[in-house]
Amino acid sequence: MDASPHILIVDDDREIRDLTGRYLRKHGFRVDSAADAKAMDRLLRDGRFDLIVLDLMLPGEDGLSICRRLRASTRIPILMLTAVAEDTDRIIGLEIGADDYLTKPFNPRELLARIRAVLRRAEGADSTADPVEGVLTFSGWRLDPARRELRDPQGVLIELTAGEFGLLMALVERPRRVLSRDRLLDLTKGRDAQPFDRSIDVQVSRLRRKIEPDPKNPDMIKTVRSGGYIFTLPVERQ
Amino acid sequence: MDASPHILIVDDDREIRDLTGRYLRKHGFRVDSAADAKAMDRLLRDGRFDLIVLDLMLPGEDGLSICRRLRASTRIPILMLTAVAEDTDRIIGLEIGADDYLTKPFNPRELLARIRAVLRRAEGADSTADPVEGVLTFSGWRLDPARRELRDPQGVLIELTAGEFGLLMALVERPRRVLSRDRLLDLTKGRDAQPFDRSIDVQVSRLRRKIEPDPKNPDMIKTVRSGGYIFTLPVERQ
DNA sequence: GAGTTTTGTAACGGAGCGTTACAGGACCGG
DNA sequence: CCGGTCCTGTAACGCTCCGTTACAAAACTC
Repeated sequence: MDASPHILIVDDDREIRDLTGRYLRKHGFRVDSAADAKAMDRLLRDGRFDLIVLDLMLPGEDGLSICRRLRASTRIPILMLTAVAEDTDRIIGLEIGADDYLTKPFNPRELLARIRAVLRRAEGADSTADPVEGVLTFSGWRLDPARRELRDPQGVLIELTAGEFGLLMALVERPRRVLSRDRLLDLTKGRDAQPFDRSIDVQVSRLRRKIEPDPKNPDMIKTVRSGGYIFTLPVERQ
Repeated sequence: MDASPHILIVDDDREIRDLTGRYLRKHGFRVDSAADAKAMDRLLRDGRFDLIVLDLMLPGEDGLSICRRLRASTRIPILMLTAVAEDTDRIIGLEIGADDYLTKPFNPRELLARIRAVLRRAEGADSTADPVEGVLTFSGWRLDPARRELRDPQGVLIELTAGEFGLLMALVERPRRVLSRDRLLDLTKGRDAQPFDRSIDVQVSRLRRKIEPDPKNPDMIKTVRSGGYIFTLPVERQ
């Protein structure tokens, strides 16, 4: 569900990691950061990233070497940062395969712009959000993510609020699996549960009222006691 | 079919136009130049260009606005020129789609190098030389970026203000995905949201009033609560 | 069946949103 | 430079949505 591009910042300056990270997150990116090559390698093993922002000057293995090494094994876009505006650095960086280059100190807006430009170039289309995939159907119902519409088997439009729609999407995209309240919160709101958080329960209740023939005896969205909720119908994607 | 790349220089400084033009011609480019937006538009209508060198500071419509406007209708590479004294924030030219920028005064050799670099990059992305990208259509509507016109399915011209047109372009170029207010602000104005910024909401409202059959129940531009807006119809490019 | 845990849902209130009104700014013709 | 017109950002009001709370019902334990 979360299709926002994932950026990895590699810089030994903590302030840059924090400030830049916050700025990019504010603009819809997911961000992780590493202070050196080792930490970077660890993150790369675990996660998938769409772009790496790489400082040239690093303790231990330096940015150029990292860049060369990354290029040997992957095509993941790299945006180099350097403290000095030296043409030679830039040329070397670009020759080694960096996709763009920015000198410190930089304007965060410019970094954002260049990241978007590189991603655009890398994928042809701006991937800041992949277009939603096709319609989902289950026993006659049609759930259309693009139009954000739900229609019952008679083709009647069922009005759902954004929250209800998001919850239903989360369930229908993972049918016949128990989803914990925690997971559902993460999928729908991208946040963790607070103590005594009942918001998912309440949303499920509201959703059932709109889509279940008999909300007291739910058929599509069943409760799994101390487990969560499960969408029981088989789902087809078109 | 002349193979040498065709450059358009847009700068109000005659000396820059002449000297730079001569220099680029000497190095195998075809060059035309314009002193302002109007002259530029005239040239773009007649000829095909492979790249535009665009001064930021212009009489009348400024470079930033021109850049945004061009990007709304074409992918032709743009290299921005900025005076050194100018506010660094204005570098956001990149954000609205310039491919590179250069600060004045510049070394013609560097301009040449950057032009070549941008053209090299652009070559992969096919029809960049086409000054005008096609019309966008969705369920009978025609949105023409070149003429900056919107026509409804009956062919009736719908008058849109610049802001409304820009917003609609931003949405229609990225159909079927949720765009945050922040992103829409970036795309249309190239600026960050201020706290309590409601300008996108108001513009959406004004746009809906003009294009939605029932603005109270919008069909094309839907709201995603605490998410942003989504253009729901499939879009075709011609 | 009593006690405990878990879930359903009504109700309240804060937050998000649509819309209007208004004012400052850009543009234009004189 | 002035006055008018159009455009657009801000403020304000009212509506809807949804998180929280509270309590009742259901499920489970012993």
